[in-house]
Amino acid sequence: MRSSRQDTEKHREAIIDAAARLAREKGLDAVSIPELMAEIGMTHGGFYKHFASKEALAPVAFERAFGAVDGLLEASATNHPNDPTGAQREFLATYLSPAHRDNPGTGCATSALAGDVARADCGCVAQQAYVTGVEQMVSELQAAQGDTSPDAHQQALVKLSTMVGALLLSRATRGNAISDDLLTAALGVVSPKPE
Amino acid sequence: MRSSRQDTEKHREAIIDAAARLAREKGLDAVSIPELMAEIGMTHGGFYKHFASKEALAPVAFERAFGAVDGLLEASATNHPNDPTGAQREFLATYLSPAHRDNPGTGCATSALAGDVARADCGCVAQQAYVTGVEQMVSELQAAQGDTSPDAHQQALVKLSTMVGALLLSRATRGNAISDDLLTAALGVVSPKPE
DNA sequence: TGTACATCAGTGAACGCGCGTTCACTGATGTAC
DNA sequence: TGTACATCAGTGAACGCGCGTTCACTGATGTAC
Repeated sequence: MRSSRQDTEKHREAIIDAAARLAREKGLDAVSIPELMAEIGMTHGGFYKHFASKEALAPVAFERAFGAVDGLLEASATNHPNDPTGAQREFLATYLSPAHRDNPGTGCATSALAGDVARADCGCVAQQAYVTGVEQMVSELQAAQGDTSPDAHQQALVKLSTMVGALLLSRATRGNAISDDLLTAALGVVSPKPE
Repeated sequence: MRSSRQDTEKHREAIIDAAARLAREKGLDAVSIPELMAEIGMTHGGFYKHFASKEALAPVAFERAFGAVDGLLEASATNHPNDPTGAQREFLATYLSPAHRDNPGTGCATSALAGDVARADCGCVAQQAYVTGVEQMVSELQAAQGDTSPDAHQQALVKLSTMVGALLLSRATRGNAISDDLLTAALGVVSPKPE
């Protein structure tokens, strides 16, 4: 029954990946250990060979979940070499798309976990992981726009708020006309205009 | 043991009020029937004399929760008679305040419940109640700004997205410097400027 | 207005259930010689 | 390289617990006369 060291490490990574996805889809509280382990084809008992408790998993899974938006940013940059404005425009169009709305499990953690972390204990490790992720995203948005303006930081904060708010409201109103309208309206404001 | 008709109605209202508050604070899923009934000084069994199930309570509690933002709007209007711009400015300052951030239980339901409804089944009664509330809030924001512009609706959608995103992110990052910054930055953008 | 009776809001024990976690066990893996 | 043994990742039964919901019961309320 014992797994090799590399298999053990693969299993640990699979647990984190599944938790990062399910946390964004359903919320970590709504994911049971049996369900999580079944997701990777194992039984619940083995979980505790990797993590001391469900609580200890949360910050690790959250950190993993924040990798998704980095992937989006990198893909946009790759598709638009030497064209930061075009890259930013693509990133925002992807972020505020129906596809992103309908697939929270593989999408931005800042949006998907905001409601949960807003209710978490202030200062807990899960919140710390979240705050780090948000600060990184603000930095990336700030770097992506012209750094010239002195209030570039404030602009980045507002842009992130608009993106997160529009995506969350669009998810919450899914199936209604207003859901698409929220995405379109937000995209029109945050996306850089052609000159 | 039997209550009078008016007491029964008071109890029902108390259940809805408590549920509307606790749903915004902790999420309805995280509130148990025993906890909810204890909140109004009763035992859990009596709950089922008022509602068929916990699920049936959700849309009623959500509808009640949406009343809070109407209260905010009315208070601002009363404080600034014949001055819609001043009223709007006060409303936004209250909405994007640390006090609102720190008291979700008595605050805006659109923000407090967005994360939960985003994960709810599409088309369920709870979502229907939420969508109605969001549409009302958009109408009110649209009416509050100058109706002149043809894209007033889009502006209202973006304004709501920014408000909800900033408040949620501010709650999720509570205790960190960025939490206040998010509120301030958003207020600077959405609040009408003095000429 | 009084009286007799039916109604039913609220109580709290009990139900089946799934949760997070523990633990004795298994047997392949890793190590010491 | 082979062999003997220790290690430990994963299994699955079992634990105590709190959940949503049910139900027999209580006794004040509402109603019929």
